[in-house]
Amino acid sequence: MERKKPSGVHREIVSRRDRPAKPPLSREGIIDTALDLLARGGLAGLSLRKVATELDTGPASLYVYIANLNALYDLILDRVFGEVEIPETGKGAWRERLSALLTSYTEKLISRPGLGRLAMTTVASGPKTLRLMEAILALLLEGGLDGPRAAWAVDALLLHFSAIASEQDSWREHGNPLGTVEQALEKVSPEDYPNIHALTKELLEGDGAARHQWTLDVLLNGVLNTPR
Amino acid sequence: MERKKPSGVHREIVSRRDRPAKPPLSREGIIDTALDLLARGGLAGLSLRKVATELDTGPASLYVYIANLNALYDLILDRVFGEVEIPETGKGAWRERLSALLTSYTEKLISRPGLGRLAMTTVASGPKTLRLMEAILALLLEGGLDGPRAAWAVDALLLHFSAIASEQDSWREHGNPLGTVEQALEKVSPEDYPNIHALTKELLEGDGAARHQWTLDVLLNGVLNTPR
DNA sequence: ACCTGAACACCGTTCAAGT
DNA sequence: ACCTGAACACCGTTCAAGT
Repeated sequence: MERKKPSGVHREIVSRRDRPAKPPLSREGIIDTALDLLARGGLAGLSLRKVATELDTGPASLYVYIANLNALYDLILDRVFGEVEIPETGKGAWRERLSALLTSYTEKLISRPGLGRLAMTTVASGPKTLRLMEAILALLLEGGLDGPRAAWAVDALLLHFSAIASEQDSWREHGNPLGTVEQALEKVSPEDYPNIHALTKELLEGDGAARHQWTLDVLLNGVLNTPR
Repeated sequence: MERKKPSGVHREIVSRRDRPAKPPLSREGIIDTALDLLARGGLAGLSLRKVATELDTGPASLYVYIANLNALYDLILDRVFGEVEIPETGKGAWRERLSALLTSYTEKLISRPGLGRLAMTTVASGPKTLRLMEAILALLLEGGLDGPRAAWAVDALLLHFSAIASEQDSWREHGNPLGTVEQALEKVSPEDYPNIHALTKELLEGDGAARHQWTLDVLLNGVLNTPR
């Protein structure tokens, strides 16, 4: 069998007898490799078999460390959620800190292709997910929301920015920076769709920082102005 | 019901008194079958090969009518979007009509398992998608928004309710009405996650009509109160 | 123009057997 | 306890050949 060069950070080559040693597999190493595959080829580039090949083993070996593909998805997400920067309590206005947190959340999900869709697809409940929810809840309560409203709001906020990351993800993998949607909108008949026709440019406006900030404000203003 | 085609045996002259005559393949028929498979088995129950089997043919035959699996997803979505009820113009307040439209949109996406995730995953741009966007744009303009704001708002609204459908979809297929998330939240340590611990009940509250209405109000209030 | 079987290059997961 | 090859039951897509 041909030997692939191991790429995981957690793999230290220890010479043993006459052939290169194979470091033991580990859950963290599997997650590393999975994230690496994701960065290189998106969701389409990630499979258990590819992770196994990358780690120079067979697909069955991974099942010692992860229950199944979905469990790997969970672990990947929790790892990424752990990278989200949570502003220190008491430094600056709660609203700015919450905005910063959600901006970091969105950035992390966009940092590697596939993550956005994972975030929408898999129901995460790892420790880093809880850390995120706890921090957002605290900020909303600090902002004056009552508990029940804050509980619904944290869901709405995480869901919306996950959805944004997922949408950008789909565009990216579908090769759609200026693709089918653009064509469809531009070819639209002014009689049947007068409003779309008049607002084509605005509809196609890229997701820049201004739009992200607007979305943030829409959700926060909405949550602040809407009692249960 | 047992209409498996014996593969390898000649089949054309066999009379089939036990079932209706096989309709010729067509794009619409393929969509019908795909929606049927979706209704029965969710996204996991839908594949081109299963559609082909259901239509009593081989997988290659479908490629005369659809370019690939993603194209089928597009067609499925556009079919479903066509079912969304768009309130008549001028009947009642614009906000009520917009709420009704978005509620219908959400209901249709939840009507069959898999649709919610499809809506988040595939970039739709068919005629029924345009019809939806046009109607929402018109309602937002009627509500007094300027064009650029309405353009961003229609995206945010469709995205958010697609995300809600997708989330419920994931719960359903993951068999998670009261599953891992619940357990994770209930087992949370009061010291590390005081807010989650205090609000466990509120966080787990089902997505009833009250919550849907609240979400609707959050987004509409937010959009109305947030200029670009 | 439409349909087809067969093949290609993949999947996730399980299992019996090894260390 | 960990690892493995092989097998099982699937995928989407392509192709040469049929009608």
